[in-house]
Amino acid sequence: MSDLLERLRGRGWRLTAQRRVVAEVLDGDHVHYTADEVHAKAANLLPEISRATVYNTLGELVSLGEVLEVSTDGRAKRYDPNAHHAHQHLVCSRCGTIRDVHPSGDLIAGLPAEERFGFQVAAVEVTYRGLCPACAAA
Amino acid sequence: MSDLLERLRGRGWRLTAQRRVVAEVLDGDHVHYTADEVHAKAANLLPEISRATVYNTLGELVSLGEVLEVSTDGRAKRYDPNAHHAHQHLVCSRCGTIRDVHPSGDLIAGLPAEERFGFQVAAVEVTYRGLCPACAAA
DNA sequence: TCCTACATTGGACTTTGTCTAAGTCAAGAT
DNA sequence: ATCTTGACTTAGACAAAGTCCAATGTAGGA
Repeated sequence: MSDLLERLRGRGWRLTAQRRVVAEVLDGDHVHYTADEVHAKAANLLPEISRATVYNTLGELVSLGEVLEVSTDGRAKRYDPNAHHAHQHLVCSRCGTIRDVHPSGDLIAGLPAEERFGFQVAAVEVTYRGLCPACAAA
Repeated sequence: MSDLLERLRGRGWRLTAQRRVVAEVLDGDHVHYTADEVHAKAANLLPEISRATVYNTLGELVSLGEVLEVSTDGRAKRYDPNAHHAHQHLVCSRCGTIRDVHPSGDLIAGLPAEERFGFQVAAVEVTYRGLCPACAAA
């Protein structure tokens, strides 16, 4: 993701300190943060950054396809910077840890035409749930 | 679901007008309503019912396993009375409408052993996304 | 350097959901 | 049939997550 900022500038993005910091936070780790967590980490690097800007920037990254929005629990959405290869999520039912996984096969094809009710099916999200090794041992 | 109230009474539930009305709303249709929609429909039948009671009752139904809580969009949770048959969801990306669908094949088997990272995978949730016919036409 | 369209800010506002204290009532006990 | 009691309901305050807006600031081209 180190060339993310270059790609975005190529698409006409104005490169501001705030956007750079948000991109840096997303790039830094493989955990999926909530918007508030992104804001907190960004504020460590750039104290005056506002919540609105973080939300705006995340929204733009999502609509540009650079970042995925994941909502597994009906609470805060989480932002997943690993948008460039398709993957799904494996979530521990006890501790909530999320791992990226790669199922085999064409997942959309699993839905027969007569089960599509006229929808134009464009995407599929799969969440596997179970106990992670640490929680299973405890 | 017509014997739902009987089952619940067997489990020590006090049978109140409010709970009857909430169960009736859920039973009435195959759409998955948000808590607010359930409240609105319940209020048609019992005008004084409060939001807190609707939330309480839905929460109890969920923890008793009679109803499933579905959060597909990070906005309002929806409540799915069809808890007794395995099924997945087809969600309209624009309006949020949810339909129950039944994909073919064993969905858990789609995750290879080497992608399980030691988890005991117990369940899988699949959300297909696309435009519903109404939104596609608009 | 100057301009200006685009970006940022802070705070008010909305939506969704939770909590609490006080009042009400279903259903078993008498 | 009435009483009693603890579970249930209520209204409204509160909280968390997110959106919107008018005023202000600034990146990058001319």
